[in-house]
Amino acid sequence: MVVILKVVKENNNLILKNIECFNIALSLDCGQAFRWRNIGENLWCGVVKNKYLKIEQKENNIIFYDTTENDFNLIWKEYFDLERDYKLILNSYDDKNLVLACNEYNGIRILKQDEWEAICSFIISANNNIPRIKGIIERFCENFGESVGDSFSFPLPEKIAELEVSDLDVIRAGFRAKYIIDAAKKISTKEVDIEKIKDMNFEDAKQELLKIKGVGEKVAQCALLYGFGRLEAFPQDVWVKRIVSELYPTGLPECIKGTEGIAQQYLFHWRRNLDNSKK
DNA sequence: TCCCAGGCTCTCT
DNA sequence: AGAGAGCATGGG
Repeated sequence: MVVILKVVKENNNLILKNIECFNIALSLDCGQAFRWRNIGENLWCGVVKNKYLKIEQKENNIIFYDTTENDFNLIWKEYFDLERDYKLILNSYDDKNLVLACNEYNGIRILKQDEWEAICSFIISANNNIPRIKGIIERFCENFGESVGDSFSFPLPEKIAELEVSDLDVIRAGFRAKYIIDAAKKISTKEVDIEKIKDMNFEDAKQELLKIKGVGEKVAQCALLYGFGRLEAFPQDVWVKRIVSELYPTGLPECIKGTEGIAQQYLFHWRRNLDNSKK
């Protein structure tokens, strides 16, 4: 079930026409990725690997500025999970809470982030809040990444592995700094091999990630979902735990089997904003 | 001042 | 194997 994409060229830009179930603001700012910047109404910019992207949504059309067809096909199609039929998936959810969450926040997609960036980002997320996670990651990129456009790339593990823990003081990550270094070392030496993890079954892949200090059950699930595209991952943070205990004490609904991660993202966003709106 | 944040490690039963 | 303290930092 692959969605057929309609893409047209206009000057140096590519326009994705009539895409369903894709809201870039929700997708880029729902707590799964931490360094997309909102620079105008429905206009965002960010860096993935070494590619800078400015992207804008106008209703069901998405403008990829200064983007070649090659980059679109090789990078952005996968990153934004464009060929997956989200409409079909969301329509298959017959659980009433999930239907509410999916209607209210329709258009969230699971981004396929760089594996190392996802691991590192969610190590930083531990016992932390989203604004502060963004700040730490921003300082991490500014101080140790490469300049790309008017932004910075995510620092490579090989470079971070050379650092002392105290070198990371500047990013103010607190007790997580030593975990970032440990992750960089194990990944750059392939003691934890990202390429091999891609081919492992879910449980083995998770066990590999758990070898990294600062990676527990929740962080491993996040890395697998957002970095490795494993949609069966179901990370449970404090919010999702609340949802599970309040709404699904006897087990998750059968309809999300195989796409637990997508359901989780809608429920997370829904439940979180429910509490925020009370304040 | 205390509490909490997309948790994990370490220690003690 | 399960529970609980401690952890860096910053905002409310």
